[in-house]
Amino acid sequence: MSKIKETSTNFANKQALADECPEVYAANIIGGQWSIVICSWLINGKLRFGELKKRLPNITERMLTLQLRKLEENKIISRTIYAEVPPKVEYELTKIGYELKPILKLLESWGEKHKALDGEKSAF
Amino acid sequence: MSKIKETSTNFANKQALADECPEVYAANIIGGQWSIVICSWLINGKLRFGELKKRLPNITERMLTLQLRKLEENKIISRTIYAEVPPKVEYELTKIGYELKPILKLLESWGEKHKALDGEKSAF
DNA sequence: GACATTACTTACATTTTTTATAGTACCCTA
DNA sequence: TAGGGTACTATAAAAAATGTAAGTAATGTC
Repeated sequence: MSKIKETSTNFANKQALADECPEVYAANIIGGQWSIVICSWLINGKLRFGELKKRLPNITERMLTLQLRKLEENKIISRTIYAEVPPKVEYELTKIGYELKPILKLLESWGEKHKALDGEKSAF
Repeated sequence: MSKIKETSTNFANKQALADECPEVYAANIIGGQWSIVICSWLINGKLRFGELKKRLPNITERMLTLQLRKLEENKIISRTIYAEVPPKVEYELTKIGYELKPILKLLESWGEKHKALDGEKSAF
């Protein structure tokens, strides 16, 4: 996360690929370590920061914040702040965010199928 | 790439998520910088190492090798070596690899739609 | 015998992502 | 006035992914 170095080869490569290849562009957007799980949870409706945190047991607050910010920047989720104390912030998928649903479904069933295929080894 | 450290928190987190979340498991498998483009090319039929390289203009041979190895380990592609000189190696999607097709399609159209939505800013 | 071809490998450097740890602000309650 | 709850931020360090540059093996051609 954090800022990417716009002079790096890596940046240039990502740009180039994303430019000519919408599926790579899409993958860049939803491809953080936690993005997909976050979206999966939000598909069922909005959640508060703390609620998300509870559902993502091992995530650090920093990571959760970073991923949410990235998703927000990319307009996958919206952030609503309630002027209360203690603070309350809700996250919800945007329209285009909700449109990830079929992709998540497919990924899920493909994943299950693949997992069944090679039960013994890990995915990394 | 390279070997992942099995004692790291990162490894544990990935494991845990992949275990309970098939879509994350799937994303881990197809989620390298170049994996998706490679699969996109191979969807149209098998290709040799050098042919892939030509189609992925800025990829280094090292990266291509690494990604192909990872895909092969995960049984997304198969590797056929011809006992010739100079060497000839062909890569082809496996059955489960070909089943990524609908996912790639959806990612592609979602990507296009998203890109149209926010034309001005980059995706990173 | 030098050179080209192909599909790699190796050592090393840099960049990017993820984790760890410790704060902050605000108000309410005890 | 101390402590609790919520949603963060700052800084540093570790880990992972990617890139750079050079080399290898085997054979055929010049």
